[in-house]
Amino acid sequence: MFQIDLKSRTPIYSQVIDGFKRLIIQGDLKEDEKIPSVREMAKTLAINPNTVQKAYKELETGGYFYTVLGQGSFIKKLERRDSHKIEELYNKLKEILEEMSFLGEKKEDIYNKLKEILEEMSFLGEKA
Amino acid sequence: MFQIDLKSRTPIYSQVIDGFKRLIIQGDLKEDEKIPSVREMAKTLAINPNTVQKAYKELETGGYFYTVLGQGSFIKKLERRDSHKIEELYNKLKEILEEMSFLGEKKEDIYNKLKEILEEMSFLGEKA
Amino acid sequence: MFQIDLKSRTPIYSQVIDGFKRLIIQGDLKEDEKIPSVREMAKTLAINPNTVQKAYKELETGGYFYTVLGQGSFIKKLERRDSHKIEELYNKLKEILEEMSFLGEKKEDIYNKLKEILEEMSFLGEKA
Amino acid sequence: MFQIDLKSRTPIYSQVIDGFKRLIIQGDLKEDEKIPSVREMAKTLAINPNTVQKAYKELETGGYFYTVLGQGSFIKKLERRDSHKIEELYNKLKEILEEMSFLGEKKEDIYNKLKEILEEMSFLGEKA
DNA sequence: GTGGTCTAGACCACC
DNA sequence: GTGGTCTAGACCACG
Repeated sequence: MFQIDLKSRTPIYSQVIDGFKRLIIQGDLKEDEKIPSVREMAKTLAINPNTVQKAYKELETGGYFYTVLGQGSFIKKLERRDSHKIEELYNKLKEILEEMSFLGEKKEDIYNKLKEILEEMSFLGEKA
Repeated sequence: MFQIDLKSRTPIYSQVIDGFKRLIIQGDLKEDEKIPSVREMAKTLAINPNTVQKAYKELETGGYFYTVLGQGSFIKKLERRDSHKIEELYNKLKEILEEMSFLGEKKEDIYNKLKEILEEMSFLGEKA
Repeated sequence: MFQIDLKSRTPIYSQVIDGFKRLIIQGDLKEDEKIPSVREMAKTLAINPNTVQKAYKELETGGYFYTVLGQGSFIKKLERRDSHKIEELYNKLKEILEEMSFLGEKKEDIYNKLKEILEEMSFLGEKA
Repeated sequence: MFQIDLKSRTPIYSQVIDGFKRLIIQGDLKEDEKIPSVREMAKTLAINPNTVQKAYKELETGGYFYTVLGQGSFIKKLERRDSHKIEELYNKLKEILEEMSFLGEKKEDIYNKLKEILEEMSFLGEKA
């Protein structure tokens, strides 16, 4: 599914969270699809079950998973146009842009790069 | 010079480092200018001298300061650009944009909002 | 009879119990009426017979069912009211109201909203 | 500060969370006040530091604490009129009311009891 | 089998 | 000293 970089400074559980978010966003994991069990995932990634558990819990409170006790976890239908979450993302975006400017990256360069990224991205539900 | 936000999750020593980088990028601190001593700076910012010391050391190894024994630290001529970190930030940016698009935010909306954010931001080192 | 919500965090066996209690309180199931067998019920609700079994057992010890060996289970005459649990709920209610008031919600607003909620709710066992 | 009931069915970490929420709501803990350290709290309550840690983390993501690395956790200023949180509380309220009705509690009884609770409560920022 | 909670003990970064 | 992360191993409730 994805790889864990034990040497990275970003915590393992964060990597797990990001990995799943990616898979969901990319469409590799779809609504109501079953997630590997905590134990199984831990074995696959060669990390401790508690670490996986922590990641799963956070994904659940974040609205990406739902859990049926004794059955497992599943992909939750992502509410489109969740304005609360989108606002959060805009804030994160702003922070990053500020950090960039701060490191000396020029406005013009950022602007062009952003344009490029946006154009490369496939947007959902667009196209006549 | 700059403010420390105790409540922020970014470490104080990082804030000190960033503060100096910003001042240097903005041109407020110029080549060979003298930096306040560790003790003085700690007093000014109301933080622990150890913390300032750590920041100064990192700024020196990062190529922003140079130190003359018995005299103090000074601003070094800035040459490099932290291209590695900037690349990381672009990656984060891309992930966020993807998540937004996934949540149903339209390309056009994102584009406009980004433009807005960029225009509001004060950019350093840009000539009028 | 009633529906099971697999996605809900309340255990399935609890949902079964609640479902029966509701039917009894509403008067849909009357004294000495026969309950579907464990196997039949499991099939109807599309859940595991073990789960139904657990629910039936708890309903029996709770005084809602009685069982005749070789014949099946039946509705017992309802007499008691679960006053302990209701008291607990009132306490939870109070805590929530306190948290609301703490967050600045006005007494009047709470009052009106509560009235609204209560009026919208369909109450059981109330004569027109 | 508060007691932990090891025999209770509600998880210890939840009890810790609820305990702190209570203290904050009651005004016993005020803005920017320091919370006992994870280790200290664990000792006081005679539970494992990890359990306390889990509770603190959740209180932080819930907006009740803020944390300064290497310094400790502190009470966060609660945003009054946090409409998102208030809406959540109304939903919880509704659920409880439904459960009550469900257990056979009469609309009228609930109504009167609620009125009583609201009148007993001291409301902030009201009067004159 | 599943997830959820708890303990004990360890190591890290930060102040 | 502080919080944050991770591991190992245990027990429970649920299906």
